[in-house]
Amino acid sequence: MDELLAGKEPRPRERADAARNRAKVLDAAAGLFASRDPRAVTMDDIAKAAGVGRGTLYRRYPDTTSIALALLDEHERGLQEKLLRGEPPLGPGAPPGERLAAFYEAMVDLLDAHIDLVLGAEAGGERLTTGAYGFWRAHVRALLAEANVPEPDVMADVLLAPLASEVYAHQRERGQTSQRIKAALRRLALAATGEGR
Amino acid sequence: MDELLAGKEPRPRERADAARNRAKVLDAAAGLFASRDPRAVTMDDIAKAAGVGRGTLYRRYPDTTSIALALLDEHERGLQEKLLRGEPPLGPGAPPGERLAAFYEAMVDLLDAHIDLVLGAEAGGERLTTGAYGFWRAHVRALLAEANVPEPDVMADVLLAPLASEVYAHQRERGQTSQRIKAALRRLALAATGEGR
DNA sequence: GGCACAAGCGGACGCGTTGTCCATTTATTC
DNA sequence: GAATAAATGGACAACGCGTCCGCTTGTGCC
Repeated sequence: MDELLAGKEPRPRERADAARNRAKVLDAAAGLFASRDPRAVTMDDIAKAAGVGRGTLYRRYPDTTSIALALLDEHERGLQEKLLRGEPPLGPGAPPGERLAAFYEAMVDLLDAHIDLVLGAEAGGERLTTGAYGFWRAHVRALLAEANVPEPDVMADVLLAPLASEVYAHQRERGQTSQRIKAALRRLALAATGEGR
Repeated sequence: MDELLAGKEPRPRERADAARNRAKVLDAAAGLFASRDPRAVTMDDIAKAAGVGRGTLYRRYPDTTSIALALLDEHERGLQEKLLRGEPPLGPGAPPGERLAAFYEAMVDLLDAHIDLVLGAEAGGERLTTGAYGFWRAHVRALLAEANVPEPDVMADVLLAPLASEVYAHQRERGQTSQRIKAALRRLALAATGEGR
């Protein structure tokens, strides 16, 4: 209980060489994820590319998924910020269906920009237990509740499912454009919230 | 071109011991998938449990996914038959929204009954390239087209996404009942086809 | 019934990935 | 610059994969 009040430096600050290596690792990993099938990147690959030993890598990250997640994190934070405090329709102020549609559109843009990282991050199929996923679910759930949709808890997971990276990647591979996907998701958002008409 | 007309026995019929082993393998695999995390079952496990060698296993199945798929196949065939030629609302005759809702309900029942197999079958995240998935997509696409939904190709994948085994398993783990999930999906089906009202 | 031959079998092998462990090196503090 | 703690990196054991090939067993024919 005391620790909470104690101070601002619970951990004694990162050592200079450690910080340098963290940067090297993230840098090398970003390159690897972008340059080949992100699901095939191994811990050894990253260690070699970063010029550090396996042990050093495992000290910080338990697996490749968590590295992709770390890289993804900053991009997701930007969107999360906009959802909480940005301008409508992404931020508060617009009707829930419109906000949901805007969220879909932003997520598709995010998938497009970082599909390699998202694929790498979901390699284990553990997306649903991620902190980020929890955020998205809470957001969608709140919008659904605001629109008086029944079973918002179930519906939130349902409406997030199409954003799974495999689904999106598969659609793109089959020739769909992000435009068409966005259009379909917008219609879904409006229909699900009863704003269809 | 001739082979098509040639005869009924392109392959010389399966040997007795081979058939016996196939049965042993499928039997043992079903037990394993049911009794532990299906994603953690290995080819070695199945070989040991079935009392056959690794080579024997690989002769027929390239990986655990295909074994789970083989087990799942007969269950899926039943539903596919009903969709094509069964009574409404599952079969032809009912309005598309109702048929989609009925399809959702049947799929949830199928997930409930064989969640272990479905999890085992999707272990690689290759669900979307499966023959079965192609069938579901074609079915949903046809219903959407019938309801004059725009972008039926995109929408079909979108509306199938919530049926991913991980999503369903995750919802059940979070305390949702199949009842509530069915109810939410029914509403989604009606909303997406414009039969909401 | 016995024989020849193809089909089927199974375990050993080589490979690549994982995660851990610890002797050594390096940064920080006084 | 000495003392201490943190960080490093590569060796190691365990594991799963997929293949290969000498041996066994079923099947069709005489």
